[in-house]
Amino acid sequence: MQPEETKVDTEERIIMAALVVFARKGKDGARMQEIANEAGINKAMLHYYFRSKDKLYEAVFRHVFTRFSAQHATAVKESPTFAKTLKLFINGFIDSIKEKPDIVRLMVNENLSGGTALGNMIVEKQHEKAPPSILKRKLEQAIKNGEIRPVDPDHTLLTILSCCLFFFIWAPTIHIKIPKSKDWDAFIESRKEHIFDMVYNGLQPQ
Amino acid sequence: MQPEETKVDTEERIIMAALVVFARKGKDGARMQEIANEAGINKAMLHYYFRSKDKLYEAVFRHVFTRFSAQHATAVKESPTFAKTLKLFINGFIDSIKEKPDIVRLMVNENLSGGTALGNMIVEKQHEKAPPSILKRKLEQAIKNGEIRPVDPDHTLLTILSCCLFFFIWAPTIHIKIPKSKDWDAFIESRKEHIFDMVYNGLQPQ
DNA sequence: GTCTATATCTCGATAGAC
DNA sequence: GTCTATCGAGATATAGAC
Repeated sequence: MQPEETKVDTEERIIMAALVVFARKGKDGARMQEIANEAGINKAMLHYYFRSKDKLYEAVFRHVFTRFSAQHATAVKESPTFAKTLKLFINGFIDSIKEKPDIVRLMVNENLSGGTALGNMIVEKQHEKAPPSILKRKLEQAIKNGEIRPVDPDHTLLTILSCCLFFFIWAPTIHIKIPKSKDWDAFIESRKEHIFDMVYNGLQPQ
Repeated sequence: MQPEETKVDTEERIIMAALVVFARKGKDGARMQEIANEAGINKAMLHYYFRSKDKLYEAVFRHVFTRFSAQHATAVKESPTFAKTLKLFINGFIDSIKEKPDIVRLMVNENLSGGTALGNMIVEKQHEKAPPSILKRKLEQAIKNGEIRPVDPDHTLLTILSCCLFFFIWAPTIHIKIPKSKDWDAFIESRKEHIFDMVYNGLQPQ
């Protein structure tokens, strides 16, 4: 095997393993040994590839933002009607979270610890082409068209994001309180429909 | 000063300080030294009052559940119409979170690390008289009355909780993305209104 | 690039003076 | 009850053989 490929593969494996652990325990709570185990490699390798724990954490963040914000973007396509756009956004957004829920958990940890260092990255990377920005523009447009009633776009977008993200964050409690969520895939599908139903209906003129 | 009063006061001070740090860093990420600093006391005192870090964490959880779930409960009163009940729930719920947002953050950390030990407490303490349970019953009632359209009560309750809780969890990011949220109190008030508006309208027959 | 062994440091916890 | 000093486990990080 070529050294180049090996390096890329190992780096990727480490970052993915680190994402899992950082997401569960936070930056300070995470243990390098645990990350090494998760990656199926030696603890010393972590320091060989990423000098320190801090650098590794930063690398994970950078990777998450560049790689997955692009993947996100493809999930949301422009559509003729607002209803269609909304449905595509909700489905695409939830699907991409479902695939890598640890990304949300990482972001939550960062928000909880008030991470200002990487807060800057949020500003940099969540640009005009990001799905939330697209949806916000579509919202403003639909209000002008009279397609939906006049609402605050910021609050509305925040409401939609809340509905799509919160149940991933709160999952263990939900499993206890809502028995039918034990079938997680089915629950997610029903959740998609509920969110669209509630939001779209909530945006209709009275 | 009497030893008894001192003891109670110090215990309370420690628990409140521990809540802040545990909420920000999680159980594993929190440092006893940081908690001691926050409480304005010595590190050794923590072990004098609560044998170990584990016991302290457990004490914080127990305290939060007993003290604040009661306070929560008073916020939600029974009301004649569903609209009134919904508005009281949203306002009361958000107000009680606003007063101690660290409680939500603590719960989030527990959910992220998949805390099963204290997950049991959630089941124990969030009983029939808890505000969410009350609202769920009201929802089912209002559907039967034809006051609102038929929706899944579990999903609807989850949607409402998402809207009321998520913006506290995501606050640092929101401060960046939504400039007007810099005036946090005003933002919270506008959020209350938006949530009621969206949810209530979303529940109306088409 | 990968491993073992080890240095260095930090944290939770305790001992003991006051 | 409150403090200082310190122990011992466990963490990050490095050295050096292969």
